[in-house]
Parts: sequence; structure tokens; C-alpha cells
Amino acid sequence: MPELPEVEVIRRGLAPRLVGRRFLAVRIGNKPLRQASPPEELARWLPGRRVERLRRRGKYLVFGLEGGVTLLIHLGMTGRLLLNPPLDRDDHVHLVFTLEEGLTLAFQDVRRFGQVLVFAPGEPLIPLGQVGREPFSRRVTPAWLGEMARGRTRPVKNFLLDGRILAGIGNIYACEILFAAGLHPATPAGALSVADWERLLKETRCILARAIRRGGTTVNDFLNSQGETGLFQLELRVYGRKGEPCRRCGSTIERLVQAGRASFFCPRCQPEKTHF
DNA sequence: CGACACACCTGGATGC
DNA sequence: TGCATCCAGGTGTGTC
Repeated sequence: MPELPEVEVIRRGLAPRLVGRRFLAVRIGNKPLRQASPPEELARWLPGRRVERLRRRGKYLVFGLEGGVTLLIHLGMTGRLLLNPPLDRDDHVHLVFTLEEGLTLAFQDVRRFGQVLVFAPGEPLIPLGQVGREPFSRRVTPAWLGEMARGRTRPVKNFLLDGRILAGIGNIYACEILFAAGLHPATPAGALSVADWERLLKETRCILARAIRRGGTTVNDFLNSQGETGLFQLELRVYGRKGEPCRRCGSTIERLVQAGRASFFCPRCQPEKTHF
């Protein structure tokens, strides 16, 4: 579900409510998440600590707590962070954080692919070690992307999905970015020209920024911290549109599978590069 | 290096 | 209506 824009939308919804407030308690369900700190660790490090800042790294939310404690949350495919949700019998709620002033933060995750990890002061934030550069960082340039891709035969789609290079791009936005840049998803990354990388980077930033402004993409599950859907699904050009007409040229959108993930593309707007 | 299978889970859509 | 099958926004491991 949540890619960079969705996580950023959640961050922006949570930050004004959480920053400056203390965690009071954590209630933990009995079903395990894919990766989570043991209940006693959460109970040891969270209660009584003020949230000093809330940032995002790739698809991770990073809660900087008083005293150098860090809480990392990854939403996996179906994770949600909901503020003061109607709390009665809500299914699939695995953690409920209580904060000052009656504030409640619920972690809900149907498939339980999410991660909730607490780190003591000074402890390395292991999951973040693998996270690549932020797409909006000045350190990301067309030249750097070309350098990272030099000699690579892997498809540009897989390159975009590789979170160790660029952080936060998932399957939906990878498809949309390639369409916007006019690149066939199977193009070998090493075959892109400098002009291609310039276009790709420009479209990456443009699409991610627009998706954030639209409140993210709700295909199925995504809800922001207030429980609202996004709107960017109205602007999808190729994702999920197999068999439908391209909005730009009318050709039929096609689907192929790469690295086990569906890629959607327009065969005319994104012609396969046969030689370079 | 990279393709690929498989794993972790549940639920919705589709087909018979 | 029931049941089987496929598919899904993410990440990680292991094999070849």
C-alpha cells in the first residue's frame, strides 16, 4: 500500500498532533507482526517519553523521542496509523499507543507485513542502513543515477524499485514514472542516456510531489491518519489499467511481470528500445 | 550481479 | 451459494 507519498501524507497528518506530546502507554495485541520489538521493550522505552520529531526515511516513519530513543514504523502493504479511531471492535489493530491529552494512535495491519521497532539511545537503526537516497535530495542527480546504472542490464523498472538506490518508490509510482518519462519498463537501466535520466528524475519528483498534494493513492486500503482516502488514483495513467485505452494516445495498456511484480505500460508511449 | 521462487499474511475479485 | 484460484501498494532469504 503505502509508498513514499502515502507515508509522507501520514507523517504530515501525525506530526502536528504528536510532536511535543508524551507517550503514556502501549497496548499490544497477540498476533505477531513480521518484525516488531518485544512488548517489554516497547513498554520499557516508550511510556513517559515526549515525541521530539517525526520524520520519514523512504517508507519508514522515524519517531525521534526524548533521550535519544527512536521508534521506527513501516506499514508494509496494508498498515495504517490512525488517530483516535472509533476503537470498539476494530479488527486487525495490533498496537494502540496512548499519548497525553487523550490522544490515541492505532496501528492497524490486515496482512501484518508491517514493522514496529524501538531503538535505545545510540543503537544503530539497522533497517535504515539499507535505505537509499531520498528522491528529493540534492544528492540525487541525473549523473548519479547514470553512474549507479552504468553497465547494468537489469530493467529500469527493477532499478526504480530497488530501495537501496532510490528510497520510497513502489510499484504504483514506478509504473507511473516510467509512463511519464516515456520509457518501456524492460529497458536495461544501463541503456538510458543522460537525457533519459534527466527526464526520469524530473518526472519522479513531479509525480511524487503531486501524489503527496493529492493525499496519496487509494487503490484498496490506504487511509491517512484521519481515516480518509487519497485522490491520486484519479490521476493514474497506467497502473491497474490493463486492457484500457491510454489516456494520451488511445493504445491499449499492457501488463507484464517483472521481478514478480506487475508492470503496466503503454506500448506506443513507452516503446521498447531495440538498440542503443 | 540479477532472475526467480518462496515466505510472511489476509481478504477481495474472479471463474467454474 | 460454494469452493478453488489468483492477485495485491513491501521486504527479505536463498538458489542458481
